[in-house]
Amino acid sequence: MDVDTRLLRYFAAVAEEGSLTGAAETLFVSQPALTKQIRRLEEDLGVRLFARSRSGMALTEAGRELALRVPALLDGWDETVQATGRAARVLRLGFLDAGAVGGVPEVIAEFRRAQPEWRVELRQFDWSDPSAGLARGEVAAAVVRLPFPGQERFTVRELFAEERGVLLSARHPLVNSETVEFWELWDEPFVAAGAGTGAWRGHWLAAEERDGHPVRVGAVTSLPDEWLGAVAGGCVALAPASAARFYSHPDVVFRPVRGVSPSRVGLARPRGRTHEAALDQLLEAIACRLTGS
Amino acid sequence: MDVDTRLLRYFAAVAEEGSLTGAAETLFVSQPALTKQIRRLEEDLGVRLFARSRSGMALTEAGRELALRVPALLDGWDETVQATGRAARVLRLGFLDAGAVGGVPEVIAEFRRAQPEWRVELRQFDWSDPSAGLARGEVAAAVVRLPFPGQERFTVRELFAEERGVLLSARHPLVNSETVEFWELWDEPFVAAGAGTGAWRGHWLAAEERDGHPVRVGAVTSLPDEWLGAVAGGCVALAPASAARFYSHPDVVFRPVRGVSPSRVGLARPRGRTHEAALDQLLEAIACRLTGS
DNA sequence: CCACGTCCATGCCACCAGGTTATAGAAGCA
DNA sequence: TGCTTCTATAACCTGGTGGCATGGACGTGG
Repeated sequence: MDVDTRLLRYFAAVAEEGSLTGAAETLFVSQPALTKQIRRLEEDLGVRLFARSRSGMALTEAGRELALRVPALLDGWDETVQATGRAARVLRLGFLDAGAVGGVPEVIAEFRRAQPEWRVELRQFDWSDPSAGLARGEVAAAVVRLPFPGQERFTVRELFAEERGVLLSARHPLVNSETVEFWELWDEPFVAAGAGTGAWRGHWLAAEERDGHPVRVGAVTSLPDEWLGAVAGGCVALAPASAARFYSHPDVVFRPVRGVSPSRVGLARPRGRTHEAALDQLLEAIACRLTGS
Repeated sequence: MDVDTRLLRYFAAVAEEGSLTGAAETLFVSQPALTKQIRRLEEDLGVRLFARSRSGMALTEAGRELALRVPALLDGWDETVQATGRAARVLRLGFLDAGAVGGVPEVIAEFRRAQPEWRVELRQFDWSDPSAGLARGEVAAAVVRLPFPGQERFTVRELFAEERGVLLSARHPLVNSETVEFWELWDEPFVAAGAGTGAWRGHWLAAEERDGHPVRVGAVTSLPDEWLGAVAGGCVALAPASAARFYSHPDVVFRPVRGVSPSRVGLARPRGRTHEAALDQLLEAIACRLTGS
């Protein structure tokens, strides 16, 4: 019997979440799509995996058996993807925002001169996956913003921290302040990441620094341009200081904010995997550069 | 990154075969379809897996790495499918032709009375897969015709052997003989299984009992009805004696043949897998019944 | 030297799997 | 009773996947 690993990830999400609706949200697909897929998986296997009820989906015994084994299968596949990349002398790195990887391209250029047989690919991921491709085994390592959900599955080396500020529409009244107090923003409509990103979304809404004041979400985006667009459209968004340098937009201005924690940038890689000397070397060089800056 | 296990099987076939054309044949897909799929796999991985040449496809280093790991992944999935079935108290058995499984349905009925919590499914496979679903992990055990390709990967218990004869069109001149000598059939157009079945196909063309006389293939089929249809249409086909009882067709007659080996029927299961007492019991009962008959 | 065979690649078309939105149905809860 | 929160169903759209026919590269044999 054949399956798509995507279907296994769907299953794992539903099993963990205990509900189609919830899992659909974290997976960024519609609930009917999940309903259909899970049903198809059951049909293909010829086995009932969930007991449906008004309150959600509970695993059957067969479902538990499957849930027990799926993570290892997915890990095995992800590991295989990485190994294949290594064999082809390809190092893939993920990142989320240009600010975090500032000097990395230069480091890569240098590395390429030292190790010409290796090819380095730097790939940007959108904010639907705060692990920048690590979670799905798409990259060997990633420059990430800490903390991110699922972080405990990886080895993370913190590189530096930078102050966070706010991006405002140029027509926003607070533009006139040199520095903004965070409480001044509490009632503003914020740009948020997708709901699937859990605590990461919360961190960028500074949910913990609001003294319990509720969050107003004005837009949900997952790409830089959408993000800036939403700000130009009147929303506000917390952003690392580097965003001011890397993302410029005629109608958007950056202001430092007092009262929010800084953003920490780290280098993450799967834990306990085969070590590749070239990757170690590249990561070391990146760490040196970014820590220094 | 996500893949369909089907795609991995495709890759494995091409890697082993060393050519798209050859692999396409054994997989029963067109060569362009394979070309496209392999290329897509390479694109998804961002890595070249094969070096193309006029003489075929040679694995690159990355390809070898992948080829090294894929079998374990596929086995892992197949094993998971089986485990899930066991957890749901389902026993799936495969078979190819009604003749080989003669009394099995009764055995199953009996088993169901003894073990009412288990569900037994008896599934027929077509001749594109002589392992009756074992090769793709679709069944926990299968009643097969020996020998079959890939047999060494399974534990096989031989149950009985039956004489082989020939199916002829009712209008065929040899119908008048009580018994046919095999050499009389050497120049007849035979019905064959797909080319992907290798030695199994050869066995049913009795390639080794022809004294080097070439085979004439008149039709390629993979299902009983097509098979009988081809015979009615003027081809001939070797068939086990039981076929005379189980497959009747107004324009087709069965005649014993002298000079071909008998067909051996066996019970096969994956080797070295977790043992399930209920499955052992069922297989034991089937073995008793079929050996006795 | 040319004709042929044998590879893989490409273009075009048909079909279905997989996604989306809208909506229905069932069941707790205020 | 009405609201909320689940899952299931329906209708529709798109893109992936496969099939056929064909092209192009290259070695081989007459």
